[in-house]
Amino acid sequence: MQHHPTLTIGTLAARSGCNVPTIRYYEEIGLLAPATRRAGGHRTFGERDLRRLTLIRRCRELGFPIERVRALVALADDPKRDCFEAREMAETHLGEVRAKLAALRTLERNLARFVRSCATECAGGRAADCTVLEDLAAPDKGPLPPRKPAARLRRRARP
Amino acid sequence: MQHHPTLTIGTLAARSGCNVPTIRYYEEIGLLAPATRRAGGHRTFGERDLRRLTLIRRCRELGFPIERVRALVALADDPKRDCFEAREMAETHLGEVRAKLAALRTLERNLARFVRSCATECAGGRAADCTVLEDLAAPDKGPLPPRKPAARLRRRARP
DNA sequence: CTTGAATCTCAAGTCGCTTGAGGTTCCAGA
DNA sequence: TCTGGAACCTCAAGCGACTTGAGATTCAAG
Repeated sequence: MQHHPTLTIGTLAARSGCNVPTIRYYEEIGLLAPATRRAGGHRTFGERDLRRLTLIRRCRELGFPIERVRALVALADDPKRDCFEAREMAETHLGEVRAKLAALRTLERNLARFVRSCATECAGGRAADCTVLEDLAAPDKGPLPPRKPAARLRRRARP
Repeated sequence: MQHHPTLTIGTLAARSGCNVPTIRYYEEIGLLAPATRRAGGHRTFGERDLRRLTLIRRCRELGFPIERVRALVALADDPKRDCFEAREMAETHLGEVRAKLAALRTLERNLARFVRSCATECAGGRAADCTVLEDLAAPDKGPLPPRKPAARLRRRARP
């Protein structure tokens, strides 16, 4: 079923679009099965490996974290499981990407505002007097924790 | 000039919005000056530290990498330098953010397409037959290297 | 004085690779 | 058949920006 393994790691890298050390790394973490070896120890690969690695690379380009790629690859390999699972994973991931996108858009707005302020409000003055930098340095005056600071609301988990 | 240092690291964390270990980390990498210590070895901080740390946190939230934050903080501290430098750094950074944003938007489109295809083209079939996954696994058939593969065009530097 | 929360230090783990050193194998051309 | 250099091998460390954990110490309230 599988062509016998004739590709060197370099050829596989060129055709899959991965780097050579990346392929070795994928093997190491078990995302690729251990390659067959030639007498001297060099790895050899077949078309099946090429397809699998290409799938991995594309998923990575879509931003799936390795563990999700692992699940996706396992899914594609298992004839008993169905395609809905892939869609679900992709949907989850899409949600995360959209969240990141929203955060980045907000970031862009704030940064653009920062640049504009720098240009209009204190253009060229001494940095120490820069009102923009000063504002950035001003502590939050939100609802401070009471005298004995509540120890556990210290965190601000970044998404 | 500086209030004497009365804040514990925990209080500073709560007020600056950083985690306690993060503060110690910032001290370690020299982003914050070494804190004064009490007899037992505990760190103490003053209002100046709070302002500085708040500035750092805000810059981090704006996505500036640490080294840029370091430059920004140094700038805000040095009365001899001017605000233009801050603006330039922010502009550079803004460009990078916009590039990321563009990449992420493309990603979102592709991912959404993936989800749609999964829903319409092979909804519920066996994952092994999923045309979407199959397409993802199909090797590029771009201009393959000639018979004797040109060894050095192996790389595809990801930006 | 006791208790328990907060702090201390140091080390290692995270993620997804990349880079480097130092050595071995392969194969095309002479 | 030999040889030179590209490609390959392994192992270890490095990157960014922290986080997490273990185990010891200190602080402040009761």
